[in-house]
Amino acid sequence: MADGPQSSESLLFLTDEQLRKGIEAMFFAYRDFTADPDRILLTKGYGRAHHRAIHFIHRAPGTTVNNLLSILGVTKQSLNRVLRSLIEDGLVESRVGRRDKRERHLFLTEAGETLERELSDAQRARMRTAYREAGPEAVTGFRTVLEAMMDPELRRHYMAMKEGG
Amino acid sequence: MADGPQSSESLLFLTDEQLRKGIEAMFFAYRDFTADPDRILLTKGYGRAHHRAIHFIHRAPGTTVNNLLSILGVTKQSLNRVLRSLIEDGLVESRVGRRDKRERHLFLTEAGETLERELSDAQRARMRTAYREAGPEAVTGFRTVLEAMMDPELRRHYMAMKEGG
DNA sequence: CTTGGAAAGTCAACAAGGCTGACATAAAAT
DNA sequence: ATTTTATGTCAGCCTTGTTGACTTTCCAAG
Repeated sequence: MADGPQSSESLLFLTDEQLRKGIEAMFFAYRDFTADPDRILLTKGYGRAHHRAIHFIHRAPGTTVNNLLSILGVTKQSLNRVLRSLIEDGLVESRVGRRDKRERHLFLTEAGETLERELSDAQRARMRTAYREAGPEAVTGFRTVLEAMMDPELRRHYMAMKEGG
Repeated sequence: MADGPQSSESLLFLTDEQLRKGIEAMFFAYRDFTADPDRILLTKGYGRAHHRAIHFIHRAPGTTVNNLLSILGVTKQSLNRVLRSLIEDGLVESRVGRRDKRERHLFLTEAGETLERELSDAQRARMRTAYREAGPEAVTGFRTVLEAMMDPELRRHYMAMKEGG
């Protein structure tokens, strides 16, 4: 390792103390980040798992079950339980694939889109306030660090959705 | 609302699209952020709840159960279950308070400190790599946004621990 | 000294949402 | 014709959160 005043100064942000602060900031921020949608979901009898399914179906309408599975990183049994209740309640529609009839393509119904909007409005409101408070440069840094924190292999799910859709 | 080229350009980071990217970045990054300790915990028969207890007892040795409760934001029944197994396994020591004998002061044993180090080494390694990749300015922005995202009321738990000790 | 209330622990019951394993069905691919 | 893939489903288990009820310990105010 190189040392001297210059490098030891520029690497101050890599001390264990700095890293610990980052770790705790992640814990507390994520807790509050999920709190607003959680409150809404509770009143509807849903949980965070339903929110995630709704979010990504909204983002990629017509996505298959398998695709959703690999984005969420859970088992099909886990996802199926959530998906079944959303379909029964008329928030999600499952259409048999035209080309490949084994596949089910997932869409939000009107009611599903309404709930999605309610949930994401709440989450965006918090994010917007934080972004406005922090400023554009901080936001760039925020995103940069989060992306660097992702597993390189799993990052593709994020990158695939990053450019919009 | 003010408009014109200047303000619409400087507020680009507040569009719904930008906010959505931030929301998804939080989801994916947090998932991977917790993955390393989760793997270690699995081999020891513990879960994320045990990690959180261990982390904050390490940070504030001698903390009371009530204090830990308010930091973690769970019920005493939930925490008690976790704490009991850690005490039984000899990772945590619970000492009756000297002044107030109702209070229990919590400490990590040698074995507890060893596991703590193993867990935090893994988590710091990922954080360190991300920080190094992103650079000091990005790290500042990262922390600024996370802090702005916390509930003002609950932020005190983070702030209290922020300065170390 | 008695009593009220705070701190802590415990028991029971429940729910969400992960997991594994086993099995069924339909359709595509070989 | 057989194998593989995509999906769904049943049963059961675990962790970790919840509420409610109850007890013990002990400080502090009356």
